[in-house]
Amino acid sequence: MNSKVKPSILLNWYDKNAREMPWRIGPLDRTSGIRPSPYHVWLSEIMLQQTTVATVRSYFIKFIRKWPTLEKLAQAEESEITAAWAGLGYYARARNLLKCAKIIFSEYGGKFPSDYKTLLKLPGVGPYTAGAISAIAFDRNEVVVDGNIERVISRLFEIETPLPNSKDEITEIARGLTPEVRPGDYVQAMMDLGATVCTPVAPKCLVCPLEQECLANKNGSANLVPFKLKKKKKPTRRGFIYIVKRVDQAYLLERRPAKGLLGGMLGWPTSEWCADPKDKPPVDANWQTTNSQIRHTFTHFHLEVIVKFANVPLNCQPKQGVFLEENDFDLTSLPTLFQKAYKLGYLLK
DNA sequence: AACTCGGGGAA
DNA sequence: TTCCCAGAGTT
Repeated sequence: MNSKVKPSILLNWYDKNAREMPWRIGPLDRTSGIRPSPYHVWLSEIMLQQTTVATVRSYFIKFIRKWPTLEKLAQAEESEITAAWAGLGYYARARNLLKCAKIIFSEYGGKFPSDYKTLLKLPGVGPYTAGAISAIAFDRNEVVVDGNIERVISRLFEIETPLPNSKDEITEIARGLTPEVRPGDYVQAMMDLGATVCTPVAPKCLVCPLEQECLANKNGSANLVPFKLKKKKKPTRRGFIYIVKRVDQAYLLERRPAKGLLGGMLGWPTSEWCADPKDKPPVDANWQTTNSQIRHTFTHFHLEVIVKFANVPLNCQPKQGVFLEENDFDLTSLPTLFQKAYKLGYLLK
């Protein structure tokens, strides 16, 4: 095992090349004793799960503007949080965010736990996030392995086992690499290195601070490692989305079930999404449609949707859903799929 | 262990 | 198109 990787090399690189982020205390401020807010670290880490920094930035700012403290967030309605989360995806994160905030107050006196095992019990906090919060917010020496660090370590040690099978091996190596000094900056340095230098495609080995220590670079395999198991192909499902507009400009919307796809989110009524869906509109009306359809890709299937539109009278009584006035709801509070549907449905009005 | 769960940017 | 992104929860 290559234990020659000196933390100081990486930390020196980080001191000069750290990315700036709204939730981060940079290396200079950190050295002068400024500590990051655990609330900010936690919120950013939840948002960053499988989500890019570029995407998260504006959502993070929106959230801390709306809920400046953990206490404010804990007192929010779930519908407010899901509305603000709309478009970010993986909506269980939004529901767990509120659950977690409430638990911090009911179980931990409103103060974030600092140790890994306690953090791991919180909803939405898994092995990565528990380690990241403990290391970054509290400067604890914890093992942190995200997608960036997986790639960096895979190349440093030229691991030939494909991901995700090599996950345990990588975690054990990471355990040996984590330093006693500045563990929080160390993990952020590894992630920044993976994001800006040790990139998935065309890694910039010539400017890498670990060039001399990296086995893959030495053997010219940096652009091949890590190997990955093939992902299975996504099937295609079809369905209908129904946009109902009442004469007073109100729209028919439904709160989706708390579990499952787009769980807890507000959206237009839909049919089932399957290979051969039935066209089952939520109300009887004169339905308009077009030949064009929406294509939208979820994590594990493609969706092809036909959008239908209807105007209905004031006395319309749908079996499900509620009418919300146009001024009372915000298109941006809907998941992306439903925003797309609205844009197509708008043409039918 | 395998499956579920979003959406966007880059190549 | 495919891959990847500061992964976690459920079955």
